[in-house]
Amino acid sequence: MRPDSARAVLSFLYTGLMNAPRTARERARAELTKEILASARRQLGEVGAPGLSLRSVARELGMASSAVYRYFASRDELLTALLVESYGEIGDAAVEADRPGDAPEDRWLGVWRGVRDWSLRNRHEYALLFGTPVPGYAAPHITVETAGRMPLVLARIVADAKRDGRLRPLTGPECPPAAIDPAMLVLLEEGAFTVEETARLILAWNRLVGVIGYELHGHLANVTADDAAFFEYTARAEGASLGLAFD
Amino acid sequence: MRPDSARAVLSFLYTGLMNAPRTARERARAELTKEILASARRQLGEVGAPGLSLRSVARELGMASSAVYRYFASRDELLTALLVESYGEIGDAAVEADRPGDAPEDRWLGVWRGVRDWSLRNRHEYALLFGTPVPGYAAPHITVETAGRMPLVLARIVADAKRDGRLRPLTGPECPPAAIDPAMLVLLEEGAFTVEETARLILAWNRLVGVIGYELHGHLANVTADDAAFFEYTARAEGASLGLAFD
DNA sequence: CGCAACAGAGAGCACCGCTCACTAGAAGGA
DNA sequence: TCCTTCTAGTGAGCGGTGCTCTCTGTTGCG
Repeated sequence: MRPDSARAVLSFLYTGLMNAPRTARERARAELTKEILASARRQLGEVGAPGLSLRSVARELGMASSAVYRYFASRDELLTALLVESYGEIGDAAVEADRPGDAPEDRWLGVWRGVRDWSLRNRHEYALLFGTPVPGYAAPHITVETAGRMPLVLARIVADAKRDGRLRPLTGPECPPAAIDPAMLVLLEEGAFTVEETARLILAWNRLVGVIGYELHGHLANVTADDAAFFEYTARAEGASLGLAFD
Repeated sequence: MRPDSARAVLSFLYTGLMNAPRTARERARAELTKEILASARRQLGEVGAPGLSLRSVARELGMASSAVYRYFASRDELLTALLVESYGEIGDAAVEADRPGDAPEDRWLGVWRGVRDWSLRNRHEYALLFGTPVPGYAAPHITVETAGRMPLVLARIVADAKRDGRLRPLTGPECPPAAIDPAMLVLLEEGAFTVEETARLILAWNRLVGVIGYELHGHLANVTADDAAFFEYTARAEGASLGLAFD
């Protein structure tokens, strides 16, 4: 067998979960993992995912590039870690923008604005999340919970509105139930939603991501004149299609 | 000054427009430009934009990698050429899927399906068009006409329906006129649309691109169970919001 | 015919991801 | 406490990339 073949496959995942590193080695490892991630995150913000290089991260930390591979088995894995981190942040942004006591319409607008603000401030991270999936690895089941936090905030608002009887009846064509994954109905607020409401929620989430992407990628140049105003309108229109009182 | 500094900046743009290359050199140049593009396109379809390399294109054509720079000044410029080509193709797909004699609702669904089919068959090209904009160059004003062909097909359908009085009055919140670029109102069917209709058209175009992107990038995994059915539903819902008779 | 423009070749630079052999030192059991 | 094992670090190296430069043969044209 090959000697010295210690790799670091997905080690960052449980490294992050370690609550109390006992030995000095473990503490050093946890610290360096964080430093690598921080440096990579900085560079991601500056040059974007395609420009991020493991070697330059290593240079910035004053270590040999090969040493980084003790912590992240590949560039893709490092990107995956940044992906998870960014999903967490955009979820946080959504949660923090929500004001659970307010009227559902105000909450809705607030969360949309919060997510847009985060995206404008972190466009390369946004591209990593919702642009072309570049990391060949992806670790789907690991990210799925984190990735779902942002849309769940939207769902919560609608669920609260529905509970309080503040949701108007939906109009428009009906979604065939077979189109939606049954697990989705359970996942979303434990069955508080009909198929139709679920479909509209999916579309609203898709719209939020999509319209921000259009703005960031320049597809709205020569199309809209005031991106913020158009975004606001989009938020209202999408909310209205879910039965919120926007018109 | 530097000797032998002949570059090929954007030469492919008018090379493509030359109708009758006179000299043998010009014919050879036009032919090789096409061959390079064809090889690059093939590789784009296989490995995607990040994996496409100028050197491997040169290898496939049996020439030195430096020779390719006589035709495309950089990798980005080659990607830009593929971008323009792909915009043309997705526009063609939309035009060909349209059946101008049919009812607007059928035309609408047909074009949506046509664009989705093209995207599923050309996912790397789709990613180049609507994913993270990787080519640092872009040449915006050159692509804007080509890029607009696909959404214009959607606009045409709605314009025809409006002319024939088959468009229901719109519901939902109103778009502030200042949000839309005035040039857009003129561009779209020469002023046939109100601000509100224009805004809805922009959103429909955004939806078409966005929902396909969600499907291609895996964001609908564990969310929808039948992507085709969900897409169909999305097309109807978006059409209905424009006043087409889908419900 | 002769000059200038041009298309190709090939070496080379700086960078990349990643692997390997090796070493200094920490961890932990006898 | 000693000794073994495991680990984190180094640096060289491989094959790849985009791109530049110099040089050469060929083509086009006055």
